Amino acid sequence: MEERYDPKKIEPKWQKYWAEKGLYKTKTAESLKKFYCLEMFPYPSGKIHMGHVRNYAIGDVIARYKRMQGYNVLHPMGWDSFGLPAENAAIKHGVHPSKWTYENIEYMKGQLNKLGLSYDWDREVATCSPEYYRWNQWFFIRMLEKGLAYRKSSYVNWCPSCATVLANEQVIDTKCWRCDSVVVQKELDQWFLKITHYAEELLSACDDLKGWPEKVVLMQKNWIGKSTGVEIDFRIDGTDEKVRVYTTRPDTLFGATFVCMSPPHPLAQKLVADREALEEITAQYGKVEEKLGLFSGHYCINPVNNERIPLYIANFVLMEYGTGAIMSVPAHDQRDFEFALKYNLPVRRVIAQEAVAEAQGAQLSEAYEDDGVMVNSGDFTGLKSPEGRVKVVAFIEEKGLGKKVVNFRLRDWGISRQRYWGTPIPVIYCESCGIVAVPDKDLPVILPEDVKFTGRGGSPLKESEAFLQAACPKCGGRARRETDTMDTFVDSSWYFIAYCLKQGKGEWGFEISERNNKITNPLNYWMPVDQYIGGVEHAVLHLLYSRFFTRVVRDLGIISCSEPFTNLLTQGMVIKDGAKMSKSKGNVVDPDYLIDRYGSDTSRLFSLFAAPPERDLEWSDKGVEGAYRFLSRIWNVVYRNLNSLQGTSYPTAGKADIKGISEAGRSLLRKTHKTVRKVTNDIEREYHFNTAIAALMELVNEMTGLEPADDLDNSVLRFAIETTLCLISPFTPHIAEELWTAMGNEPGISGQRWPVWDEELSKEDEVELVIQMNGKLKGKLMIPAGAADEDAKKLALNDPKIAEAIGGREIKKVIVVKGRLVNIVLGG
RNA sequence: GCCGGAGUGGCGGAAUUGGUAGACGCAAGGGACUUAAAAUCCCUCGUGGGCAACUGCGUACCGGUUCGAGUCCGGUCUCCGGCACCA
Repeated sequence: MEERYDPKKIEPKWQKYWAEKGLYKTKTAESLKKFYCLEMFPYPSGKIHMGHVRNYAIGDVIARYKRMQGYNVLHPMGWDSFGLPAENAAIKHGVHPSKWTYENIEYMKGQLNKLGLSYDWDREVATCSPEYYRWNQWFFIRMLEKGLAYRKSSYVNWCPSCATVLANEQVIDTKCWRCDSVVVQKELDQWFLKITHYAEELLSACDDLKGWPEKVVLMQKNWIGKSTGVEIDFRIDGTDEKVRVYTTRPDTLFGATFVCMSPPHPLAQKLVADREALEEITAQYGKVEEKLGLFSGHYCINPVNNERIPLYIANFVLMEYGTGAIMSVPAHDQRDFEFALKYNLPVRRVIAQEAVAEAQGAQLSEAYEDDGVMVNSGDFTGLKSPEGRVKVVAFIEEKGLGKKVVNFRLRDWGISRQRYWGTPIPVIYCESCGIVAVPDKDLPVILPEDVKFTGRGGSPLKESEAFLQAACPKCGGRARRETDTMDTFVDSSWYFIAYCLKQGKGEWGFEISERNNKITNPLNYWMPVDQYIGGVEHAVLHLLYSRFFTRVVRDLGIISCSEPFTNLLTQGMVIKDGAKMSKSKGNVVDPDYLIDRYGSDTSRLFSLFAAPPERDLEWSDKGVEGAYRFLSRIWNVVYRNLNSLQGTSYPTAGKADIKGISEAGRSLLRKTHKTVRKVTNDIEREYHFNTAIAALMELVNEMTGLEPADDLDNSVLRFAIETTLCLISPFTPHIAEELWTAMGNEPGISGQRWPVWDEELSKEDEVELVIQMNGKLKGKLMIPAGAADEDAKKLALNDPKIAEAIGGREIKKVIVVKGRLVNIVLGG
């Protein structure tokens, strides 16, 4: 054994040993209780960053801990390897996206291995490989068959810089999530996945996500955004047309003083004579800065009071939500209020604030949006809002003017991207047959290699004649291939399912014909993921899509669970100098440098120690040195005692041996059992590794101070050290393995059983009793553990200092907290 | 604007059920070893007063409940995150 701790000498050695022994390969024994531990797979951008180190360190501790507890653990890793940066690199440097991507994967895989992460690499998938994306295409065709994938023309978010469509979720504050360009609205033919088919289920199942952070569940709920309201038809005076509006406030119907319609609304085209003005307002559609309206030249009839009110085309009314038209009640909706003010439209109050004497006719300075009592509302006057809503809806339905409906904020998922480096959408356009799906036997539709990346115009796939030309699978006639590729979020929506199927180099995949097959179906053994770990930035996007996809896969009969992730841990960001690490801020810490300088054990230990996993972690170079010092102290205590520890062993069966043990030895033995309890509980309690590590530091501090007096002390010390090594091995596996073998044990500490504590041996003989007077600390006293409350009280009252402090005052009450505290309540 | 979350030493953070506030680590100061430095080890370390024993104050702020509040309740301020014409 070397005198000094030198991670460079031991870490590569053990990484090689683990790989050769195949220690982290998943067993197929399905009689064992399983644990599926998953970290979000990275985009292979070139190098891992500290966020990855933290994410994967957390996952690795959990995987190793669960293995030591006897679980059959699936702990896979792969690559989210389609996406824009590869294509941008191709444009900029002339490297093919494939080459760039696979080289990055190669390098990053090496980095992950240098961290000592216990992955089963036989399960590795790369989403850009045809063996993976063929199943994207397969799922797409299944969804097409079921009507869950469809094509429609619509206004989409368009990033002019990336020259592609963005999903709503990828638009952050009106800007592109990737490049920060301002997103514009553009009308395009797009493929959509019908996530709204599952809107109700995705929402109601949120309440079952008990193992998710409440914050994330709430964000999902808000994103889905269910609202109940009513659709009402407004006849357009002098025509046969009617406009259908959606409102959640039927109780304000009598206050509707105009109707607004979205510019792309089909009726707008029909009704507005001034094409130029209509085009102008259409160009302003979706602009948040200003509300703009165009009088259509027509009037609507309010069905409850037959009032004739103007119909406007308004740029703030969304076509994609509700019916694309609204009734405007300026008195009770702030947006309508602003619009009315601008275009000088009447404001009529129909809801009065309850329990407040209304100043009749008083000018409103803003809309009153709360519930209240209906006024100026015909037969409904006097009803409270909630009751009024029910009654108005009943009236509307009875007269056949409309119906009660549920709306969701959630839209269908537009997946078309005008890009090369993604999954080709497996569809062919035939001149005579129309849209035809590529038959399963022709999958995968492979990306052509021979394309040029100019960065100009649309997708490079449009330039590849060999790709574009295709025979129609139905009639054999001339046809053209779809050139759009899929949003990369499709790839990551089911990769956790792929891991369950893939084993080594062989074939893997899905077949509906094999559904409900054998109990040994690996999907139903491994799914759902027991613990998922990743950044909170995916709280809506990726997690919602994955929940959707899992349900699609379920409804195909391939899998039986509905929710993919039982427990979710959203880890905080790694920050430095108060800001997220980024190249532009120049505050990045390079994991390669860190591993080279301090070793991966130290890197892992610090990321786990400096903060609990769900919180942001403030990076500290000095803190890293502290972690390194701690590992050195463990090394030193083994090195110093190596000779005297040889041949000793702690008689685990014979508890009675504590008789005759030295005071220091007994104390260390007690501390060891307490530490096992603390570390185990801290891991179980929301993975609070920081306090678990603090407890291990305390234990090491105590054993460093022990001078063994006899063989019994030596055997306790050996027990304490071996226990420490087992407890710390999930955090810092290399040093644990090295010291474990240095003490004469067979290699394979990660195969040891997780230590268990002995409650008896962890008990103190004496405990400290706190004495308070009127709730203020007045003294402390050592009393025998387990002393009765009466005795504790007596001891406290008889303490000379306390007796003196009480003086002659009256004791009103004495409160005793067993084994901890006595509070003497004094009068006067 | 709406919906969440958080405010504890010089710093990162502990305090698990209402019961000793500040575990553990970092930084700082002092000491030992050394020709010297690094490394290592030991001591001090919330703050005010006092030579000291001791004592006052202290978990963003104001108030409440309680024998007892960082923890529970009401209000205020600040910071962070999400959503934002969703009718």
